[in-house]
Amino acid sequence: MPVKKSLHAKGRATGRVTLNDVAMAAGVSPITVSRALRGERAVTPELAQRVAQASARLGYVPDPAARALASRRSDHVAILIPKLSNTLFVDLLDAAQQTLRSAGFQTLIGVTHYDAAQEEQLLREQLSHRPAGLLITGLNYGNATRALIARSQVPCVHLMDLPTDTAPNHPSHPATYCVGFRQIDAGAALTRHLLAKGYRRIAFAGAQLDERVMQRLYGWRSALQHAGVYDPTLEFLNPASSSLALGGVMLAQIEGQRPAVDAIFFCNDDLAQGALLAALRLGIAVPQRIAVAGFNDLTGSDQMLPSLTSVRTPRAQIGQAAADMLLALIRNGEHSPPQVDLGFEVVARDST
Amino acid sequence: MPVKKSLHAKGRATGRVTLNDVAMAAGVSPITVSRALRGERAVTPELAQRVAQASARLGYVPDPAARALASRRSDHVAILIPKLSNTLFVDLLDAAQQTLRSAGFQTLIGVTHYDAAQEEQLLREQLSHRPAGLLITGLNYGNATRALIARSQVPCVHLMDLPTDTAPNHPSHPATYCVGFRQIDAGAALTRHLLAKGYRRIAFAGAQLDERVMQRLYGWRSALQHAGVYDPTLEFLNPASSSLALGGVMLAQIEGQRPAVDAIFFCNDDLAQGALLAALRLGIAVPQRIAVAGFNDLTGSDQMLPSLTSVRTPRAQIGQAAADMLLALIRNGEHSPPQVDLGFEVVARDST
DNA sequence: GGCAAGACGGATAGCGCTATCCTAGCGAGG
DNA sequence: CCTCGCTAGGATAGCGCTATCCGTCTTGCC
Repeated sequence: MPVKKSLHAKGRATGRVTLNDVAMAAGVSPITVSRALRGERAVTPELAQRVAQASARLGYVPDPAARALASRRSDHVAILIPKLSNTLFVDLLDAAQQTLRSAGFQTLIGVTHYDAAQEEQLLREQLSHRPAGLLITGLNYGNATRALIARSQVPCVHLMDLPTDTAPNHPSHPATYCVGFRQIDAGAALTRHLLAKGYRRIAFAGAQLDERVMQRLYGWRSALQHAGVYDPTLEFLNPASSSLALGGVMLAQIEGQRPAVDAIFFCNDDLAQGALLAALRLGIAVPQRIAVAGFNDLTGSDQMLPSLTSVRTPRAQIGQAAADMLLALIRNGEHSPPQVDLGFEVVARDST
Repeated sequence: MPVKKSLHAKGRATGRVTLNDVAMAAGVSPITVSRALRGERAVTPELAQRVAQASARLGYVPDPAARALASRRSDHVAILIPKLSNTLFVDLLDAAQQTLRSAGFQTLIGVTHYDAAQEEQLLREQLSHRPAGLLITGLNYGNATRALIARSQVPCVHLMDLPTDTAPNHPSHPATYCVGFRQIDAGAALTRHLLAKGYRRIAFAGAQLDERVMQRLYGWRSALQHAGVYDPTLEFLNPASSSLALGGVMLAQIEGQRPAVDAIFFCNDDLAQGALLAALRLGIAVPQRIAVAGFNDLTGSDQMLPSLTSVRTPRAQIGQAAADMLLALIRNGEHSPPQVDLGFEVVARDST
């Protein structure tokens, strides 16, 4: 008898209800159960129903490990983000995770801490799990990482930014799939808002200095150059992590060193909120004495005093759209367009 | 020849370097490689070294799926948290995830959204992955969830709170492992701080109303009762989610309805920060007109104007300690003590 | 010296599922 | 009428690893 019972006594039987149990209960072969449950190949409706009933009655739950081993792909999707301490990435994670889960995928998180070596190490670990797909923040990372991804053949979607060159993908190379918006354009747009408000000596205050911050910086530069008021000495870049406290420090620093500055573009809302609070403490009038703008429109920016001008970025939508794109890639092997621009919106409030 | 090549052409070979490849390269049997790599059973040092070298040379990476299938336990640890939008839980997740990863475990996240049915559903999905362990926030959840956990036999550690009854565990029942602090004591301690500062009409403003908020409420009650100034009409409970905006709303509400209130204990810093910002906008002097205290000492509370009195809770330590405890449970089947109290600290600042 | 009790390597047999090939049945087309 | 092509169920053979049982070779000890 080829189909053995899993009810037998000895051996390593786990007590789990297996495909075999369902097959016996339904009076069909195991492979038919597999096919019926997955809808993989046509199965006579009558058999399919018998299988469904038996499965439900026995409370069958497929074993992901066995499935992964046999099919060489798992129901895991790996997501790599730089930090969990930044709401931005958590919002991405939250949205992506939710979308993926409802499609039956489990999310494996990897936190790179902005470190290329860690990123590579993490990716290696996660790829050993044969993930069905990969979500990764940003477009620029170590070459080793890039090579790993390409070699692994795992569908991959990049989050948050879009490639700057609009050159079409080589047909020979697989497309770079990404969902986000143009950080550089957003940086320029916010700067133009400041210019439109009449500010001319606009400083840029950046921390962390990851690729996205740099893109915003370039946007700021180009807008100022375009307006003919670019002053390279008004770039204040600090490689430390963003925090409210650092925002306050940078405000004080800029105030002290360059009193003529009339507006500051902080690279994110953490810094900008910290600057607003510091301004309150120090008695610096915002926006009269100096205007403050942030980026990402995080929680609380609308509650600040004065409320903070920022750029609203569709984080949750990006997470969800990226997950949807990845699902399409997993199922169909492609998705078009390969790049989705979800835009951004300058939110003008009282701080400018 | 029992050991087949994985270099052969046809079939389903994945191209992956397998245990067999390492075994052939090292000139030993596959099972010896398995044992040498896992350190599971004694292997002659010389053989072990040959295996290690061959493994390194070929770049062997074990397949978690095969391992899980054969051993009936995976390298996954599931963690259930209520929300990702709350830094509190993200801090737990971050710390736990990091600790688990360095021990070779992957973290599966589940977000329950404070919903018992979702929690049960999630747990069921995650248990089908045969996780090696389980981290879950809180102690009170649906009976179905509790039963699932008990039945699954998966080691489980509870986060954030400790059981109130100090009765010893029944020897017949497995211990309830948990890492956290007594929310009720923390609520009482913060209330006593307010009493010590001379406030007498102390309101409690709570949102979300999960088990931890309720425990803090009970702590507030008992401290006020003890001092003989308990007034049940000063409990303001709102089942909505916490947010800065809601904090402002609740401040205005309490101010309007009960002008005699001289201090408010907000159940968390989100609300309290929102209240401080609203106070600035509305021109309510804090702490002169009304004192404000929060809970959890989240980012920014020390930056507020005035800086916010809060209770510092060891979130990262809880996440890490819980992960360590879980690792011990996975490895040894037990950990003592089963309950770890990491305490808390009232941080008195300018808002009280 | 003999013998029980380890220590250590290996053969065997799956874990629970799916990829792949095979076969029977059946309608269409020449 | 016979082949061709298609459909749908099943048999077979692993996926890559570890649990389990076995056998050999030490080692300790009376």
